[in-house]
Amino acid sequence: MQDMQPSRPRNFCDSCAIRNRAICAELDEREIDLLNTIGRRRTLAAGEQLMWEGDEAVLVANVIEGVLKLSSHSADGKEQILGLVYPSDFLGRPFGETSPYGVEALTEAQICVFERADFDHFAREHPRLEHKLLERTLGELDRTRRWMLLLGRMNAEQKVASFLLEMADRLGNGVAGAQTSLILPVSRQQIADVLGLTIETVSRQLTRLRSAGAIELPSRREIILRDRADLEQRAG
Amino acid sequence: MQDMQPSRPRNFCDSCAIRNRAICAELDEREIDLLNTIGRRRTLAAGEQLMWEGDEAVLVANVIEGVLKLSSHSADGKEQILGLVYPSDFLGRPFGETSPYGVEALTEAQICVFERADFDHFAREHPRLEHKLLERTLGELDRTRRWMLLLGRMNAEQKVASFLLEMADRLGNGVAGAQTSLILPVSRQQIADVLGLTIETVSRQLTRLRSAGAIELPSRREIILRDRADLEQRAG
DNA sequence: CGTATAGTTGACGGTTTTCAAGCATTGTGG
DNA sequence: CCACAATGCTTGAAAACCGTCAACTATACG
Repeated sequence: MQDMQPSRPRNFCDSCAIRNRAICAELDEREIDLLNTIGRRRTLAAGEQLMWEGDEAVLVANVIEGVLKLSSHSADGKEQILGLVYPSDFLGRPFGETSPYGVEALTEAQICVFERADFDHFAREHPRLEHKLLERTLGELDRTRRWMLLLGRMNAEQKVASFLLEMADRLGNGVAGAQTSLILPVSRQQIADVLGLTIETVSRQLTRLRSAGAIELPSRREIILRDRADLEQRAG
Repeated sequence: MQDMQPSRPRNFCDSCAIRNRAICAELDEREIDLLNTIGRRRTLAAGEQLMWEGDEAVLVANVIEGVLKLSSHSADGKEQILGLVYPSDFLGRPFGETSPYGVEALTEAQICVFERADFDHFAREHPRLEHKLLERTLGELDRTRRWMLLLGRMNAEQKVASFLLEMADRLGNGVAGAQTSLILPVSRQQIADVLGLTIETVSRQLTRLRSAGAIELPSRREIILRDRADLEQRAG
């Protein structure tokens, strides 16, 4: 070693895959260092639950890798998935008492977690971070409202076609143009819970799309979009 | 006049009904004065459209009085109301290019409007305002997600009962305890568009609730909640 | 290899939509 | 002031769509 300064891997952020896309983008070195002291990395196994609906909201996080779901249950026990969370998305409820939804990892996932109290405090002292968080929250609100249109006014075919297109979009992170072949991070049951349908209806719609030549289903978790225009047509 | 200082009604904010509830709460006098120079009051007639879905997002506003709707249309023309906006709520899409939904006044309404560019600029320079906006946006996101559960997993009876309870809550602004008698700001068609139902289904459900003694319907726009516990039961 | 789990397919039934008619309230012009 | 149209709402009958229940198939896993 020629440089006698301790060759410190200064912090996790420097090598972070989402350093420039998450809310920490635009923080300067000093701020990043500070943020590093209150955050830590954590790996979640597929299926691991990070928060429970109604629990005290003790932590928030950035998603580095993997896909997680936010979900809530109706009185009679049916699940509704409120949103899927992808790399660079923010997770949790800052400035709030309880978590209005449960959070579960769908795939193995890596996240960067903060105690909510620490994060809230840091955010209030760093307006650039708060601004990023605001922009992200506004975007998430737009996306959620678009999903309301789907839940309220679309039929099963439109829902399934929309789901496939959105999934292709979001899995092809950053890469220009969406994927044409996707590995689903979700089971049929979970697709149903996202779309407000039953597993049987989802299955039937997928079969119909396959018969119509719009998609191929090489295996349970893999889908190839063969005719995107047709899917867009069906999505309405 | 004993005080020779010009007795100026310094700005609209001083006498504003929502001064302490909207995002402008916690701004100091100097900031409020500044905000006043870029904002103006505007009255909307019932039925007046303030923004159109997909249009350039040129303005944002605080709602002072009245109720407005945010809505979007599916490809085949069906409307879905994405949210109702009440006094002290914030309206519009800051930091965005286009408005993802249309905005229409349901009742006569009074709002405090800003050019979006002016507001964005002001917000970035006043972190306290941005913080308030962030808290409000996070709350709105929570509320929207709860609505997703309703759209995706509830049947017609649960939807209508939930709607009545929420409406009673939100119309009794601030007053401890919700209203027991409400004047609906919406038509049957609009209730249907909020709940993702048809007008006929809404009508039938209201008739059923009346027959069951849970509500009374003295006139088209008036509803009396006679048995709140029963409604809560039905809402699931 | 056998069992457990996930997904598919079929038959049936229920809830909601669709289509149609009628009623009630509001507003307008004679 | 009343007739009459326009609008909004209610009610009924039929149909469509999706959910439920059940059996079956394919894949994963020990």
